[in-house]
Amino acid sequence: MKPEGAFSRPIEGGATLEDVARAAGVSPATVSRCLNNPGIVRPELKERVEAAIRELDYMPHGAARSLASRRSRMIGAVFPSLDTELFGGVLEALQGEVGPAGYTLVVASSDYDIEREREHVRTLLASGIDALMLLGGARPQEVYRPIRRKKIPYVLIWVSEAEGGHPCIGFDNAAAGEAIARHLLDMGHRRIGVIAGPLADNDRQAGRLAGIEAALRDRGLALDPDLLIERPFGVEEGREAFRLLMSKDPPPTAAVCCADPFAYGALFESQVLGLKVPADVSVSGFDDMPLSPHMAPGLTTIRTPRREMGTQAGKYLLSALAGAEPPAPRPMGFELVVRGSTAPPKRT
Amino acid sequence: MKPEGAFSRPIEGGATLEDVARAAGVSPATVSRCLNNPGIVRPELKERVEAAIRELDYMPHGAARSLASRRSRMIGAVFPSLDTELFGGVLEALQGEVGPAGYTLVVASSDYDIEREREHVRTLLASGIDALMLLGGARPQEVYRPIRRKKIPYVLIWVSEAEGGHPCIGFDNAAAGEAIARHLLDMGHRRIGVIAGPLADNDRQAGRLAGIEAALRDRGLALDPDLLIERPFGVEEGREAFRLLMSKDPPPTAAVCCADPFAYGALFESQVLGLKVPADVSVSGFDDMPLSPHMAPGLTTIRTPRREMGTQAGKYLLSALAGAEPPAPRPMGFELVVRGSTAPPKRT
DNA sequence: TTTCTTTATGAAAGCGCTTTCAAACAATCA
DNA sequence: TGATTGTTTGAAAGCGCTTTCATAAAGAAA
Repeated sequence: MKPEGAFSRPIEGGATLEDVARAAGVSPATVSRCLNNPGIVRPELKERVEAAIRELDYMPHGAARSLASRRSRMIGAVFPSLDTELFGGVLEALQGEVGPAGYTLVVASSDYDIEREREHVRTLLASGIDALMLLGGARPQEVYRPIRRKKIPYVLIWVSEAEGGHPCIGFDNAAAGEAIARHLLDMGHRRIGVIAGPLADNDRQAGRLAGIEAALRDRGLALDPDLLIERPFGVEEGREAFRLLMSKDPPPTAAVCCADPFAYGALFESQVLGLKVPADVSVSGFDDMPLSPHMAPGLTTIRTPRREMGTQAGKYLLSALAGAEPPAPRPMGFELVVRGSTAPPKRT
Repeated sequence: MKPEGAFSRPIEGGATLEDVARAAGVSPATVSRCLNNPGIVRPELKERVEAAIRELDYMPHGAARSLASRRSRMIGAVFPSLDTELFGGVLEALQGEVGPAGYTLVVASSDYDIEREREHVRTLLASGIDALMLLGGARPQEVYRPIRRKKIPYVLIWVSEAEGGHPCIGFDNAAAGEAIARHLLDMGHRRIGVIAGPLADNDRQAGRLAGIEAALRDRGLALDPDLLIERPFGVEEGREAFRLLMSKDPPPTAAVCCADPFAYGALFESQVLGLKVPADVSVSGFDDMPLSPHMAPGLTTIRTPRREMGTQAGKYLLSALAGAEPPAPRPMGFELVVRGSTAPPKRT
């Protein structure tokens, strides 16, 4: 038996829409309309309802809304990692875009593990997200099946295109790799070392490397396999890779790092090794993270449109959710930022 | 009219529990039990149900589950910022703890804005989270009202206690501030400058500062108000604050930074100013972020138990969700990490 | 064998909301 | 004035699942 007639203020565990309707003397349907489509309710009624809502401190029940409306107002996002400024900004920008539209973010970190990502996608899908953002395009196509089956909009960021023709919001990693390599080549470097993150299951790193190789090929050069060091992301790993690179005979005249933290490591290690950057060796990074302009010397790097990707991904998903035909996202730009860490190689 | 009898495989928009029940020849209740309490179902039936689930690629409908069971299996977390390695690790650790228990994370960033935080709390509450993690204890008590009303477990991290007696998982910021200040005092520093983040609405920064002042007071000293620089968090801000500090007459012999990025800025700026650290001036940080050991000189700082806080917060919420009486979390430790950036002041 | 437990299952009643659908008016047009 | 169109509102039927509750089946006890 329900507590009838009793007007005890604090309704156990929160008022329901029905409580509000009763308090305002209208039907539940009208209250619902006030919440979802206020325009069609007579102002007088609307006010009564709003007063009741305030009075009871009514808070809609998300699950009930989702079940009835078939929309959860939640957007899922899976990142390779969250423990980095690299992706954190994207998350913030994404929230900044979809939050005001009434969407909440459900996030997960896959720790760069494709299998874990797949699980997270399933979990998020089960929790009822209305749209999904993934990072990069390196994953088995089966991952997309349940997404498509649910018919929810999704988008890949950080890449400009992905196998399978999925919608992407990002820049061309290969072109960016080419740009940085060309910058070094134009200055006269011929023997170039590369420090890259894990290449398997990471089309961003693989793309950057491919771009570098393409630029070399363009000049009739090839990347010496001995000068390609693959390491997990990290400053310490960058130091170690740089040391290794400089121990080669002859050492490269430039170390191209496919992620800024590697370059930070290289810069720090160069001091230990007694090498002057850029006089003895040039160092370049990738992504222009917050510390890059402050390093001594300033780090030459590629500025990637991180927050912009979050914002655009948000806009894209929002418009798709609104039923609009997705406006075919176009590749975004990047920018070569030349600072003090690169210079022509020493004359020999 | 429902599609009857038709055994067309791909059920529009995903199979429902009823579809599974029909396919397995059992009642919906039994399927539900297989999902939530497999122990009480006869193995033979369970297998049939599991086969049907696999066959239909059934995925439970989160909202329906939530509505019926009154649990959403979602945990909310509001951070001051996500665009930093400082909090990212906490998020990852939290996920690592609650994810395996079947919980999904709904996150939001308040951008260090107390009002925005309050809104996010309401939004998360409305979206039905089962538990909530907040950071710090500086907020109006009213924020807790809707949380308490919903009767969901919550916890504050990054602080060891908060006004209002809310459960906290963290360390004593004041004690940490005291520790770093004492380290400098013990080495003979008497004129100490402080670079702090915004103090309003930030009990972590305020606590650290209070600790520093307490340590000074202990030695019969006081913090010269002129040597306290308050700035938004950032490397650039650290540079600027350090420059300002060193322009005082006489300049402090040590710059205590209440966040590592400030210290990075100070270290970089010291080179520009032609000051040797620690010979001319000592610099200390706070939090031991990833770059701190790599700086030249290595940064003396306080190591805070970041990931540990995420893990413990997860454990705490999980046990509270399991109905256990919360095991009264005790303050966590921190560690003074002495590296090259601090040394006794020059003899005068 | 009968009776009392114990265990496994199904029927059915919601969970709190949205959304047709139809009814009730009000306004507009011949 | 009567017919027509438009605008608001309420009644009621779910959304897909969980969870009593009652029933049936299977042991245990007598």
